[in-house]
Amino acid sequence: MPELPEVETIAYNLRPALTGKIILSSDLLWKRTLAVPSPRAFSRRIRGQKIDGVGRRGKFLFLTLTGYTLLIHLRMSGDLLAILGGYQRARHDRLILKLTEDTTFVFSDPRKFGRVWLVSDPQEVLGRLGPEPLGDEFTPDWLITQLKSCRQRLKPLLVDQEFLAGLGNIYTDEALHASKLHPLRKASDISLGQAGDLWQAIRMVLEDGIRKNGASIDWVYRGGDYQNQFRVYGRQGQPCPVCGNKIEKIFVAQRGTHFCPACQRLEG
DNA sequence: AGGGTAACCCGGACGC
DNA sequence: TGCGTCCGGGTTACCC
Repeated sequence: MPELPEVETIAYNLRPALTGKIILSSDLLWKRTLAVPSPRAFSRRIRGQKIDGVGRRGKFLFLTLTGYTLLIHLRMSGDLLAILGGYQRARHDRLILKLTEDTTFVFSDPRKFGRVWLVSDPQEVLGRLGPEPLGDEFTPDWLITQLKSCRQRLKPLLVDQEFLAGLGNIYTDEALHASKLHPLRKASDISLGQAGDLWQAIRMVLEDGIRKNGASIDWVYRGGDYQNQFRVYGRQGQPCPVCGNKIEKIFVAQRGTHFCPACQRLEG
């Protein structure tokens, strides 16, 4: 659920608060959250580090520290909070970084899906990611070339972060519908024109999502409104907003996949 | 290489 | 209302 738009917004909201030095880190409340040997090792490494900047790559958020990079993946239920003033530990707080006496940085995650890494080189975590869908590298020409050389079906390919970094289940379904492409179409079979449509649709759904503050269906991200704009996602059995045919739901590579069988034909 | 499956996790939705 | 079951997001591991 938490995808690109939330990441952008959260990073923006955090920026003003992230000026302190880390003077204390709590033990992790949930050890599996952290991809380091132990909470103690984590505390030892991170204490005293200074936050030099914040950023995002794909679905990963990161804090650039003095000697490490702290990477955070919110997955679907994670949330980042910069708490000013008194901090009271809440039920789902998984990682707590006290920055100053009255600034606390909290990674909260009710469903424990999120992950945190503390590494010397961010490439250890980010190194295999594909290009940014809103970046300069992602061009229609790039997409066409890649699709031609790929034998996968469109849906699994588009959610593969090593192919393109940032699309999740929701935006992929929406982009395929907007470009009238069936999720099971073989990537190498699609035409030049269709690839161009897909390129445009990917950019459109992401920009639209960012504009609407994200697609979160949960209570997690307060204010996300893209969930009210879905044309196919979660709308199985309801009419397609384009043609009125019933939206179908199938499973592709274990992901619920929503599409309009009339707009998105497997042939042609 | 690509496809299929299980596992991780738990709040909430749903059925009885 | 209360209890049990299922769902779903992203990713990795492991199988064929």
